[in-house]
Amino acid sequence: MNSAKQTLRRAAANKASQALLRPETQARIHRKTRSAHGEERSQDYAETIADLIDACGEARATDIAKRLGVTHVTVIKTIARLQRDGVVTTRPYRSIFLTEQGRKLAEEARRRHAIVLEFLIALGVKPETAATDSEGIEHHVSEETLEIFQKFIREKRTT
Amino acid sequence: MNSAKQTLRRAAANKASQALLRPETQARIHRKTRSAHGEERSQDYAETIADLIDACGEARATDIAKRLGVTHVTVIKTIARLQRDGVVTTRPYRSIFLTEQGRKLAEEARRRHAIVLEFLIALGVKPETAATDSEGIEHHVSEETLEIFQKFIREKRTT
DNA sequence: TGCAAAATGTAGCCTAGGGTACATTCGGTG
DNA sequence: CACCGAATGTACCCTAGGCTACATTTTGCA
Repeated sequence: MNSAKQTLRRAAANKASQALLRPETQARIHRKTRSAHGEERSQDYAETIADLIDACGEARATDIAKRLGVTHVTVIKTIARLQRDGVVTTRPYRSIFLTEQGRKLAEEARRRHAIVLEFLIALGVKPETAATDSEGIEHHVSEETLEIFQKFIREKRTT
Repeated sequence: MNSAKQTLRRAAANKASQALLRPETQARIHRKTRSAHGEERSQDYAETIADLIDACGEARATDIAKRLGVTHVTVIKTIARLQRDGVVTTRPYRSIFLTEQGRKLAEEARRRHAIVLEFLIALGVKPETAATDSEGIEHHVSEETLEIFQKFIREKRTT
């Protein structure tokens, strides 16, 4: 690249800087999105475990595996990580329990999930589609947006 | 676990089966959500590369790194994967170009991103929050939901 | 009660995606 | 035109989260 090309590039960058977000801003957003990923599995597991305990009285690795669509080996390894992180407790060949922290995580996940699902349905999305979409969306919605979703649901109800 | 306990568990499972999704259904949803993850990076990179080319005339690893909030090493490795997958082309010590497939990916990503962002703002979410939320959400919204988002935006405009 | 099936666990492999430390190449300027 | 700083690339390490194959333990039922 020669000097003229370099200068051109810089000029273009300056001209376009209004349209594009500042690099640092965009970097912050992406970092936030990435960090949300790490918590997704924990929340999904906590939610699934809570559901199984409510429905079956206990949460077994096999049942979790069936519900999440992975093998039992993946579940066992993830459960080990969750135990390390204080989300669940378990003993060899025994079923899985949520810690207090895990129960909070599950409650929070359920709450977010329910709001997003209900919002999408209230908006007119088919329940089956809403079920799929809400699963992916729930982990990326801020508290502010969640409140606006709730407001929308309430207004729709009274209509 | 004894027989009675097992029977109880099964009974509970049967009773609760109306409330909970069928395991296979939930598994399908989770598999879909997981597979969306794999495509997230490709779309984010394609979108960022397209933005940089439009703004600066070229996309360099350093600039991508700055925008995504990762080190240049991560970018270089990801670019290698994207080249393998036919999304970008690049030569040693040269900047990065989108293939036809990459351009389509970028266009699609921009389109989804713009719709989700505009939708959230139309709904009343603060632009800064909407910017963060839309980054996470865009990859998990079905075409059906996207269309409903667009309809909402149009209706809001005419009001 | 003992045995077979189901559940759980272990070993080892893979990819993606993040990092640091260091090597190499490029490019603009003195 | 040589040199220095910036950009790019390489080597190696880590975690998460998938998998298969095989080992071990539990559990229900004949």
